[in-house]
Amino acid sequence: MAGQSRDNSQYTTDVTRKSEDTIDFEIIELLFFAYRDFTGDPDAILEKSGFGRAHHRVVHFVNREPGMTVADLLDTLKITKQSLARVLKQLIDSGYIRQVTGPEDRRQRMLYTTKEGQALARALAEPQSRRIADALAKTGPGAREIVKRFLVNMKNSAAD
Amino acid sequence: MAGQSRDNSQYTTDVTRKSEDTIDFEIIELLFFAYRDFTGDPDAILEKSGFGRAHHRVVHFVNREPGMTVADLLDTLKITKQSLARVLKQLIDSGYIRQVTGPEDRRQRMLYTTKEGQALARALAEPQSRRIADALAKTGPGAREIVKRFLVNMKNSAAD
DNA sequence: GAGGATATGTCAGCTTTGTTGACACAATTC
DNA sequence: GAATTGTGTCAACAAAGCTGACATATCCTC
Repeated sequence: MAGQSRDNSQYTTDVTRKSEDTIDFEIIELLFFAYRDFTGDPDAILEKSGFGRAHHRVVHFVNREPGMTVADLLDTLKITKQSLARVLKQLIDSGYIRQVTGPEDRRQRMLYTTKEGQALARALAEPQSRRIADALAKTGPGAREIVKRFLVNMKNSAAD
Repeated sequence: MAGQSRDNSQYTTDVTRKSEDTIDFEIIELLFFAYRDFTGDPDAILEKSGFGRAHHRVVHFVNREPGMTVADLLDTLKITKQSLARVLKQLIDSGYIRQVTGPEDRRQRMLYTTKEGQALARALAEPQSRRIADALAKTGPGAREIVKRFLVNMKNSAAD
């Protein structure tokens, strides 16, 4: 499988011909390692709280968009309401998130982080943010804008 | 909790002072969305094979480094051997991966993808590679090198 | 050659976090 | 008044991680 000694000397920079043979295993792999270690950062804090990564995501998004409804959160996380209910209930019972009946539509539950929830969200984000800042600094000036655009282009545009 | 009307007007653009107040929520979030949709790509293929993401990772890495041992794979994936055993056994029984007794150390099992395993690895990587290529193209020239360096800097350097 | 260390496999049970299906209830809308 | 919508909840199940314990074969050391 390694005998590709054709006359294509430096084809690696040619991205236009993305045939069957040119699969970007390198970036695929780097994404795996980067994300694995990135999500590993908050684990120590989560263990102390007795929470998992599912709780992390909920606290993060509610903190980022205060007043979002349960339906909003389900749409963001792309999980079922039964999955969400489990972790959300624990976070409410533990005093990290509170619910407010929707002012217009009283069926809705607007979600807010408490002071403790904000502190938790910040504590969890801190090592991740530091890792990102360090990586961007090492990568060079202008890296943030490029990386940001790349990540935006990587996610699905439509159903968000 | 929201009454922070001090005299700090425009501190948001100042990135040099990475104090408690400047957390990069934006990139954190983008990483989540990008990775979520990136890993969602192979799901359709995996479902047809009856495999999950754990199988995907195993096939990918064995395909990338033929002849790697079980210990190598455990170190790469950072999971326990009991977790690996489950999916590895299924992949061997299904004929996607085969084991060869180590030529020097006969306790070792060198892992190789079969022809079917290679085809599976390629099929799973293809949509992910396409997504990456599209995202890089949209981001602009030179993006690949910057993104690659960023990802390398994001992962833990030591224990790899 | 005996004994300890190493590489791998396996059994059993548990946890987290996702899933489907079904149903309840209040509030809104038609 | 009837249908729809937003949310909560019960029950069962699946994927994929974990710990602990133990077996076997092989290698390495004294």
